[in-house]
Amino acid sequence: MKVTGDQALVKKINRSLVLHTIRKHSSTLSRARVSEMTGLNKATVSNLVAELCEQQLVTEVGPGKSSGGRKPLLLHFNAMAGTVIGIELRVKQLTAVLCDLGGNVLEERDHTLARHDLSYVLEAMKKVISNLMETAPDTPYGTVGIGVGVPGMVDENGIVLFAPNLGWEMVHLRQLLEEAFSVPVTIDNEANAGAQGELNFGAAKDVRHLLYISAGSGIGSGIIIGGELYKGARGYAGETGHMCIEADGRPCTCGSRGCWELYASEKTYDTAGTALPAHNTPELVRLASEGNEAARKQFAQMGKYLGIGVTNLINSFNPELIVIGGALSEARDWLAGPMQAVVAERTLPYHKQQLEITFSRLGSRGTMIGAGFAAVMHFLGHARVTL
Amino acid sequence: MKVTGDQALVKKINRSLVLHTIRKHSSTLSRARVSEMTGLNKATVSNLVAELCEQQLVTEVGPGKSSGGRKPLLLHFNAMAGTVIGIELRVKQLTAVLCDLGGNVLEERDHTLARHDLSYVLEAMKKVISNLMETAPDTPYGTVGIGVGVPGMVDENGIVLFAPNLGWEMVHLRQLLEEAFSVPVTIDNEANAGAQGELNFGAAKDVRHLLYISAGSGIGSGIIIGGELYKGARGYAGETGHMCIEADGRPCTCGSRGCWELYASEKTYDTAGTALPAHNTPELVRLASEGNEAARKQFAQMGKYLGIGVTNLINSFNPELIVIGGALSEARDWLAGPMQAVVAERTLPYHKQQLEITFSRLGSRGTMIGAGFAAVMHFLGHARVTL
DNA sequence: AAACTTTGTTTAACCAATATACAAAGTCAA
DNA sequence: TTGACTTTGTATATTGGTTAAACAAAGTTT
Repeated sequence: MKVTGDQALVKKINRSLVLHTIRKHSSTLSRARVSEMTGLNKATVSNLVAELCEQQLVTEVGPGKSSGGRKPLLLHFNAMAGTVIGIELRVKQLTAVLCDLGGNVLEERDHTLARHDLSYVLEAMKKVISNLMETAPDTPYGTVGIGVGVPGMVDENGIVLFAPNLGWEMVHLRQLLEEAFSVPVTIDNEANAGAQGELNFGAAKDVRHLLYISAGSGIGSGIIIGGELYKGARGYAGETGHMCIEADGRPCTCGSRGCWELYASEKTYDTAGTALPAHNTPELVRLASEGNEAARKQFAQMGKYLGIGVTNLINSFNPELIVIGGALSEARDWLAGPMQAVVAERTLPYHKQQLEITFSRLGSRGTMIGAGFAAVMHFLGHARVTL
Repeated sequence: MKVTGDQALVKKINRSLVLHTIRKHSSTLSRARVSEMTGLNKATVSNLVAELCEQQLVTEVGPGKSSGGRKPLLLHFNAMAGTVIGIELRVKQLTAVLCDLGGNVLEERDHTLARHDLSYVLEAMKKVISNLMETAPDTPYGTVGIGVGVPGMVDENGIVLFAPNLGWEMVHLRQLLEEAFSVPVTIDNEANAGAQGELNFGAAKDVRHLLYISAGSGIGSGIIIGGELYKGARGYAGETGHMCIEADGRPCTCGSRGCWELYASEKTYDTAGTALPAHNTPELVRLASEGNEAARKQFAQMGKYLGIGVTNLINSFNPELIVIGGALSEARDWLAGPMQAVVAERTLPYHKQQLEITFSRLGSRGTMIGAGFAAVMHFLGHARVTL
């Protein structure tokens, strides 16, 4: 969004800078350190901190260690100033958490979805949200936002443009939820939310260039550049599940053929037939750990194709770190080997030297937590400048 | 007297806003209209315009039509305040233009490259640049920048990380040219430059979501989202030529297999053998237009694979417009049909309704002009805020 | 010719950041 | 214990850019 510059904007930018600096290093920084880190004048920091204290977003937590002078007063990000709700919408399941502003999970809910038409899903969401809101502890700001991660493309207005696995098209989800709860709502692609989660609270803390692959009933990916979710690509970029990896492969519901997610997601179970002893990931993981050869073979095959797609993305984005998340991350023990082998074989040495591949640390909660975090960021504000 | 840091920022943002508003609507806007369009106060606009006039970047061009009051004084973006040089580096050729700040081509040069080792190419570039600088007309600012489009990955510091077709790795191109000419240099991926060119001066004016495919000796793509270049991990995104479209296809120099550009770029000529009557695009285009079946068949095949890759990108980015540029765009008559057929067959109806595919309007000059435009933007400055 | 419109400038006020000085609260060495 | 030194955090005056409002300039309309 283009904005004109005035003092209010300057203040927004600096407030944001100070607040997020304190948030990221809660209880370890003094005003003086914040001034050094941000480059802002000490007086400016003092003023902004005073304001943030009044707003109860920051508190003074007590003196720190002196290094030969007056003891610093350490500043604490008051995560309990408010709560947010983070929701992950999956094809057959709705999961939700109540978090504080620091991403700590306070409550968790789980709801099986029998159908996925809009009215049914919306009712289920409303029920879960109401329930979580009621259980929310008493905080200065109360529940300040709702974040939702959706398996599909989302535009900047919170409209679900297209979610093939749900059969949704042009759903004004943000508007619907905001009308119901009178609280700001952020809608994100499920993979983008997961990437945010891992970046801020999980396996990818402080990574600059991250590629997050969400492999579950489909495949999506969230791209972090320079430590931030690439916003312009909201909803569009990262829809990599329909990357074609076999020119004349199987037809896909997307209209194309040979899409990645036909070979490396849970969709493979549909075409695997009776040779496969189970058709869902948790069961297959159990079988594989018991030594079942068919299950292991299935995962090995999926790992190979996962690696092929990951290689494409490495060659395109050259990230520092790749995190594999989503339901399939539970099969890491059987996927990792074959995947890494393919990646090692197919990428240039140039890429390999600085690349690491890991699995999600937040596990199945990553998307919810990331979605909630988007709501936190919306509440706290996040102004910044590009020159 | 002293300019405090952050008020300077506000000014930078607003100056940029005013300047680019005038640039994009040169000779049609008055101060009052600019004030309306930007949301800035009339006084602010007046001050900034006065400053821009002093800097000779803007001039008053005369009165416009009155609508019942004082006549507006129309403002003109002074494209002749300076010149830039835009260069496209291809595998066997170096092309360059001298442009004014409005992207108008003043001079054009062409240089065949016998080899492509760095020292040889650098000498050639220096010769061409010197020559163009000498012919540059006398302008207030002179030649204010050099922009280069390179067939490879470029990082934010103007370092060519990797250009397989040139055999370059970690070339500090920006530094080398800045040292030689003492003028700011911008280095861009060739496809990104082309996308910028078409977006600002060509077939994609004012398009918000654009996908530019540069098909020549390889394939690259430039992605514009929300009217801005999606740089991905700083120059990496868009390296789509190595998107795998055949999981077990031919091995590629990139380390992977079945890469898109093995099937849809001029690289196909290498493996086509003697059945193909020629092994370069201009010759094949000539033959095809004379009715040569082998040439037409070759293009049809390439068109099909081009369509497969384009479909992947459509499903990922959902652009409004796709522009095919690069050397292969000269074969549009034989590529377009087969490509469109594949796209029509493989994309969802949802995408098709708002999608258009065209070929480059700037033709072979797109990349140069786009590269030059990057230098213009660097000179003019482009500060903005995201909230 | 008087009333109205639109354009562009002038003026005074505002406000956030800054440099600087200063107060507060500590350490350290003799 | 004292005095010199450090570091933290606050108070004050200054600065520069935006803004609202009044005003001047230059039209059109009736």
